[in-house]
Amino acid sequence: MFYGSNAINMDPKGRIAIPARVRELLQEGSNGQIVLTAHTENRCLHVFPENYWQEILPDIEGLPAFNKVSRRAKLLLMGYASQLELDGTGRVLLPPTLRDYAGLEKRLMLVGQGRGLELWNEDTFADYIDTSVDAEEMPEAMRTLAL
Amino acid sequence: MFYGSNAINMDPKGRIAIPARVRELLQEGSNGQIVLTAHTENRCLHVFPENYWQEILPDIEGLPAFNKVSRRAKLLLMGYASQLELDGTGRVLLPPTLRDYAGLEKRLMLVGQGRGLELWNEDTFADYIDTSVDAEEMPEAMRTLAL
DNA sequence: GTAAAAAATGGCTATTTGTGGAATATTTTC
DNA sequence: GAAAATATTCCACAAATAGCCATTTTTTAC
Repeated sequence: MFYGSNAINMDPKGRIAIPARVRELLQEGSNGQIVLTAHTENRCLHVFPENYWQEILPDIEGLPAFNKVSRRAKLLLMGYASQLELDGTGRVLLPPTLRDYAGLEKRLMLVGQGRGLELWNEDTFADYIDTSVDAEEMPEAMRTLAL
Repeated sequence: MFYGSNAINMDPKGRIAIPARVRELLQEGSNGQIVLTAHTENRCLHVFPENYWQEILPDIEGLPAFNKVSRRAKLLLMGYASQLELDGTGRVLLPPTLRDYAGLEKRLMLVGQGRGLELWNEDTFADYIDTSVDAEEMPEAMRTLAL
């Protein structure tokens, strides 16, 4: 399980070094094979171990094609999905289209989210957590969550 | 299976170079024979390997002729379908009618969608994914989806 | 505090990929 | 039927990419 966050830098070629602790988890779970794709709700990226991606892929492929909301989600999730492998030094090259989608620049945040992680541009992340959201839209599962 | 996206350029003659990775998949699946046609939901194009097109063709032909929605879909899907072949350097010439339908200009996005791909004008694609959609219309399959 | 190991960063080189142009073939018009 | 315009195929060059190696910085253990 992935928890916690790391500030990481993207080099001029678009490569990022995965922090050693995260790298170990990725190696044991899926031999260093990871899948990055667009996040549908924010301009950031999902980072999944390959085997977890295979688990959720059928659900994504099964989304209705003629509903506007789910068509957009499917287009993003499948359309941006890129299977990548850590190189010899534990880095991954981020495909240009994913960099553009998430507006990634030099300074990034890698945030653990249980089965996967999220990769954010640092400024985008800071802005997002500052934004207050409307309490009306809170789903029941969250309304009853006690921390 | 086709996943991931590529930004590609159309040259002044209306040709596009298929990215090497996609090209390989098309070669092995259908000897570089592809079918392009209009997409019914957005102003973009479907790109299918020829053998997959043959699979779905009976379903398209079988669409009811006296229902407005399906008649329109059949007209577009069959009416715009063009069988094309990759040239020696992995390029295809896009027929003018298809270029017009999808509003293709110089900068395009080729987006993997599992069995096939979608070809978009870059700006059209950017506008589409930016469009906020009404949460009311979200299908149940998506409402319960946890990534 | 020092040394050793691990990790992050930057750079180099070989190979592949994309782009433009040239030559050939085909079609259309006069 | 001939010439011109259009379309298609092929080839070569330039640019981008990917993999690997070296150096510097940080961390950890003794």
